Amino acid sequence: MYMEGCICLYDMHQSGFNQREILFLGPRSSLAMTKLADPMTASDSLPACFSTTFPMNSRSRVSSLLVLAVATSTGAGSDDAWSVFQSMTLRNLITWNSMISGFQLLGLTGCSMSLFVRMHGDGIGFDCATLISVIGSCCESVHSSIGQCRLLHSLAIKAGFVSQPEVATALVKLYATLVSDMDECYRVFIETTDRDIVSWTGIITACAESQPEEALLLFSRLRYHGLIPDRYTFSIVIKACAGLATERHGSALHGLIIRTGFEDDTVLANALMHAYSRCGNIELSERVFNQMRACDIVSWNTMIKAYAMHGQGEEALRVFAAMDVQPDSTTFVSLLCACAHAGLVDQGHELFNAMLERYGIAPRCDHFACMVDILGRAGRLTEAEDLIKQMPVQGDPVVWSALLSACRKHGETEIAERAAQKLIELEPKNSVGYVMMSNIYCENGRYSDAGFIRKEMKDGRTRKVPGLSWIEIGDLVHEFAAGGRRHPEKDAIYAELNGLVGRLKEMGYVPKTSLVLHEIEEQHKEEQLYHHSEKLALAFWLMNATATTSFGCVKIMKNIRICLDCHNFMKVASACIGKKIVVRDANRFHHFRDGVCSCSDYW
DNA sequence: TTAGGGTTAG
Repeated sequence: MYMEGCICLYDMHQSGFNQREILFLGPRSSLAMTKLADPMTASDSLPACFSTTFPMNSRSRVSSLLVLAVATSTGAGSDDAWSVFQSMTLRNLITWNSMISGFQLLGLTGCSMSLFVRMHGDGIGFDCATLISVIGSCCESVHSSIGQCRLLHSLAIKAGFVSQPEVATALVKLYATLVSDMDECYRVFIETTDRDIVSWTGIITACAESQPEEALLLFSRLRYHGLIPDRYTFSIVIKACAGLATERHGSALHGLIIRTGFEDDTVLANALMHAYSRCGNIELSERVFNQMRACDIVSWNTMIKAYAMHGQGEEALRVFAAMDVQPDSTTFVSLLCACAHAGLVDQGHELFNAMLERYGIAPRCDHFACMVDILGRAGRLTEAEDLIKQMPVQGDPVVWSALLSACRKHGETEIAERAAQKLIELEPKNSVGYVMMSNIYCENGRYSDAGFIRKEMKDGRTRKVPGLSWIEIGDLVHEFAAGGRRHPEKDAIYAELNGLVGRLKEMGYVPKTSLVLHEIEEQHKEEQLYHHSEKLALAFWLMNATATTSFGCVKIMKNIRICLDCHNFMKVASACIGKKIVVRDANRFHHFRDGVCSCSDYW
């Protein structure tokens, strides 16, 4: 039984109270309570357990404890809680705070916030603890607005709490999650007095995903200030490393973790496995996984997902078979994803059915999206569309884009049009639907339809995400855009690329000009293809080949899916230069070696 | 007695 946030009724006869009083258990005290199996039947054993694990003074000694409402998050518990709270004779700041944080723990963030409004209206006042809980609730609620965020911030300023590290850290998290406003996060962070390791971890967390380089910079600064990173700090910094185009930082951090004595920490090992696999080094993920003393569900899921991303479907299934814990919903997302990338249609089907029948896990939107992906990639587009129609809930953008992407792969336009329309309806500001549909038209020679879609996109002020590639040379990561001319060595790069294209053509590379999406001369079409960002990155690597042998292979990171022509190009190039080329695109890794790709051209 | 930071998931 999940105990956090339980409402407990105390009989305080022996401790100075005449009536039963209620106290909402917060995270610090409830942490000690998780040992209990079932609060409804454990009332006898509870006080003993309680007194040994919960620091109590004589006033708050528990003589009996009844669970009024358990953490079901159904809302029934909150009504009970509120009525009991109203009948309490002793209500002070701490009991109000306990209620507010208790509601937050139950996930009843609306109750938590309205209680605060009531408290404020009743003239009770508030302290740091109140504010921290309410900020937490505001952060977790899906209904929160920027206005509420600003209101809480101004309350913190007015009350003089804003520079308190606990309040400031909560505000940083609020600005980061609710409005992604990093400037405001920094402002709050800088004005914090006595910044400790938690404050620093908070600001690093705020920027870890969107600005991983910044996160690493902050990490070095906190160390410069003499603060000692703990496991929380390490975990978020490793997460930031997973967002970088190089494994160097992850490795360095791994070394530091070992030296600091966190080598056996499961959470950190999980984060490292993920970072290594995201940076293209599945072997290091495997090594971390194999050396782990204690695996948890996240470890298994992460390893399965790592194999999925690298197209090693059979390995993913092998890990699943070896699991010694019950799989969860995420396990199946990873597994189905592995089946999709490896073309394991039957196994995917079996797993999808087994989810509910054998493991009692109802498929969610993301599972359906994987299944649509599995069927779609295999060319079973009608089946994929039918599956979306059968979904118990409306298909989300992920489901429809999986179908659309499959249509593109198989050159199908009718189903594609329906999928694109749905996608645009659901996310009008997302360019994916427009771009993919326009590309499908182009590939079929329907340039006027493509032009129409592009115009629609422009009119709707939806901007395409530019395709970029990154490659690490020495200490620097170089960024390339298709046809880009910003690199200081651009002329040499294009010359190198022309030379390479010539050699590859001799080896059998044929440019796939049907992929160029405009009605232009054939010669220009070829040039457009040659100037895709990953080809520029490869040419640049070749120019610096002597200085870049450290990792033994060429590693290129991309933010969008690799095109068919670049895929062919990389295959022939890997044979031509006699090196393994690893390309990470938006979805997965491709390992090119001796003219073939690890995906067996199924992606 | 109440209160701030962390890992996997297209």
